[in-house]
Amino acid sequence: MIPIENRNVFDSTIEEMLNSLKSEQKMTEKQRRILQAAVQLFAEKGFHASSTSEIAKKAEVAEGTIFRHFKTKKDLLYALVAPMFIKFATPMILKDPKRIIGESEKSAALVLEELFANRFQLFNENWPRIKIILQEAQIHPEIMEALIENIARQARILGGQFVQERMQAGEFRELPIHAVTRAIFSTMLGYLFFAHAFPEESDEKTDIQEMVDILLHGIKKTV
Amino acid sequence: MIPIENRNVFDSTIEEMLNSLKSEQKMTEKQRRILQAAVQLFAEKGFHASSTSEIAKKAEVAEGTIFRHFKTKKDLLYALVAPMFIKFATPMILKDPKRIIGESEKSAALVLEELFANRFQLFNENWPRIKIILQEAQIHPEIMEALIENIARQARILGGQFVQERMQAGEFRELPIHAVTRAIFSTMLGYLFFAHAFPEESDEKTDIQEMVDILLHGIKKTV
Amino acid sequence: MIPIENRNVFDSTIEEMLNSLKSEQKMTEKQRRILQAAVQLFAEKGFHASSTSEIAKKAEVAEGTIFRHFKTKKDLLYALVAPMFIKFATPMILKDPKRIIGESEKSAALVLEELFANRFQLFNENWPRIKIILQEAQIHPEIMEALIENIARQARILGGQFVQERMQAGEFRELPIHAVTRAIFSTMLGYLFFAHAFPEESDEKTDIQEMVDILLHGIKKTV
Amino acid sequence: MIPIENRNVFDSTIEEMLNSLKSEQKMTEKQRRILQAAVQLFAEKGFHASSTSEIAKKAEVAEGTIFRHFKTKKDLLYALVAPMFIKFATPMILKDPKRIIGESEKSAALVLEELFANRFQLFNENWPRIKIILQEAQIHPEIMEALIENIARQARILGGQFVQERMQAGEFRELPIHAVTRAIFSTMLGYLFFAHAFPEESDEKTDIQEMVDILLHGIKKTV
DNA sequence: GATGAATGAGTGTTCATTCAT
DNA sequence: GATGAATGAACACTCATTCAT
Repeated sequence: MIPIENRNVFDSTIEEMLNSLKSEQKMTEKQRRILQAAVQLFAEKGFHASSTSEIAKKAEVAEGTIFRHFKTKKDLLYALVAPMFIKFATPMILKDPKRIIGESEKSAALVLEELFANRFQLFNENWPRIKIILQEAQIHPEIMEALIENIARQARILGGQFVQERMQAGEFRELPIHAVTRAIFSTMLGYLFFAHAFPEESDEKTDIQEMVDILLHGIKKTV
Repeated sequence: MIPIENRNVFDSTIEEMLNSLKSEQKMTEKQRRILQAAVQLFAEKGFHASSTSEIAKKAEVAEGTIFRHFKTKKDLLYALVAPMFIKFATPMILKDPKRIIGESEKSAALVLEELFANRFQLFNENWPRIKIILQEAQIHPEIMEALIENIARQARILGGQFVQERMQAGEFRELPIHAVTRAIFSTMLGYLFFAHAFPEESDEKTDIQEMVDILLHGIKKTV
Repeated sequence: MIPIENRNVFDSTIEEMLNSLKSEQKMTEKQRRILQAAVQLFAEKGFHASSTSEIAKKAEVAEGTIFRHFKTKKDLLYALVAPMFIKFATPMILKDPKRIIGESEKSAALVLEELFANRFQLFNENWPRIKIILQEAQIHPEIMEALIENIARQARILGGQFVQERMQAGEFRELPIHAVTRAIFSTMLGYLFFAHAFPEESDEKTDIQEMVDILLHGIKKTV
Repeated sequence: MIPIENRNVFDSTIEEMLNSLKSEQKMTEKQRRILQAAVQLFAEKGFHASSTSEIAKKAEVAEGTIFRHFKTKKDLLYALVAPMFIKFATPMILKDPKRIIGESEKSAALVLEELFANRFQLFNENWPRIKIILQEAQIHPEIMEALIENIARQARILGGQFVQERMQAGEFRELPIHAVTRAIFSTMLGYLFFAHAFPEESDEKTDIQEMVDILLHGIKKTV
């Protein structure tokens, strides 16, 4: 169950998704098999190109069983997508802020390195579902908007707070906050892309150190 | 017609695309109308969700006419996608390097600002087709690979040359070249994302100056 | 249980229906609930358009429970339809004749008024089931035939006896018996239709008097 | 095409039916084959119990062809049903009134015999479609209402006019008009039922004479 | 006896593709 | 070349029926 006080973070589209979501832990064996098969196929071939009969075959259930658990094919998509919104949005709001804003005695370098590592892990662990969300967001404006409003905007606000603090502490140069925030996110985004495009060359730990070095040189006050 | 010496840049998948590509200039009125309708629909709703009958209606031709010009629906997609590979890859190799490498007397700031503005324009002008390519790349690994090999890798090589030059000239700090290159691309990528997610807040010219400022602070030698 | 001597009235199709019929009084609570739900739904939406899951929900039993009591959905229909054949055919044969033929001292007007009122009541009380039977009779010729042979023909014979008696008594004109019988039934049938089509205008008691007036003027000897 | 001045006879439900109705004469060979197959199957087994694949097989077309001509299965039903509303309603309004009201010098007996014969022929010629309409009217209240409003009510008004005229001319007894009208319609309705239930015994011409005899005895003034 | 999850054949409908005109 | 009617395989979804609990 999603704690009540966090639910108002999600607008009605997501709300709807969540209603059709039985907490994934409480799913039956068959439901899990169906979801898992759907994740694989949707990520591989896209939502439209994956037929329910294919999903059924891969999940080793009868086609009708899918519809016993998910009213429509689209509900199956939502059941896949919704938990991601929670996973991504809530821990970022609930746990990382404490580390980032609260533990302000830590150096900016350490904070960013930890943040990057944390977010990258989240991405890697959930890549197939993220892929599905990004695919569908291209096509369904509601999903795109939910993505922007509930994740991107929240993340940006949080980032902005971090930047402002460090700037007030005299640690960062006097720059437009949004420009600095954008630089931080761009670094993360760019890395995800590079790591995916040229996987063989990546060593996450060194990569993060290099990125943070450049980034902080860019935004920190020179002594 | 694509000059022979560039064709070997493309691997067999792209080769195939190109074979089914009558240079877009030599197309008849109807063919152009079909392609244009397809671009709009594919970008808006995705390839699978756009039916040939819809394309025909939007293009104001008979459904059969589509198949007279494009053997299958997939060929229509290829005919849309392939020219993009050329547009994107070739001018980047042929024109911008001259400005970037050749005009090395220009400040790095100017070079990067010009480069960013130039690339952003390319993106904006071709956004619907780029969207289609990115969508399809998620699903067809060959396209993704072609994208990486022919565009991303080429671009990175070029960027690497620029970085190396400036580093040898003592203008940039002694950092791993790929890290610097990555920082440059991340900045561009991140901006494209931000401009799309929060469009109302963007003013391209100032944004570019801010980005280049941070970026160069991050990679330039401090005096 | 249906008394043996009446069972031979019904041909094999009906026989079959009856075999699957546990006398409605000896049914369990659940069986009754299922039957009742089915009557309502079949009458409202037709047999094919009513799903067993709907019936189960309306009856507040599990879907499986339906099939424990009625081997197939069609058996459920038969269990609804069969008792009607008995209800309609038997009391008409057993009770009303005594009044019509036996109490021959009564005026034809009184007899007909009583008969009409009695039959209309039967119709009104059983309308949902009658509707179902008529619907199914359109589709299954066996049911239509059973309807005609066991109800219509029996009723016509009875009506014929009444007409013949009154004719022999000099009360009715010398007309073909079947024509008079038909006139009587037509009057009833027509009323049922009119009362259904224009319900607001009907007052049963006056209507019956008007009808019997016209009918008897048509068939009685003028003094 | 339906003449404009008659279209306002039909309420919006029928209007809708008519819009989806390409005048049956202007249909292609295939459309006619589909409609014909559908009439047979719907009349035989009912709308729900007839599958589109069955219709296609009987019509000897591909299943897809049905949907090229009739957007949904229900449209196919409407295309069958709508022309019946016209056939039944319009000629009764346009042609028979002239004979019934205008030719008032004719005896009531002749008028009724002609009317009965005319309506019975209409029924016999269109029986399968009428059966379909009656079946569907049980289930779809809109059809039932359209039937009552556009056919039953119109017919009753017309009948009422005829009765009133003859009554004013002193030919009919002073009875409630609606009662006389109902007697006339009941006679027709009852005959249709009897002729269907006991077909072997019917000779239409004598039957009509018998019915009109009884009916007129019932409603005419005795001299 | 009662349940309801599971089944898979069957449904109405869509769609890329063909081909006679 | 251009058309659009025709096709039938494939699709998402429904349903009566079964059966382990």
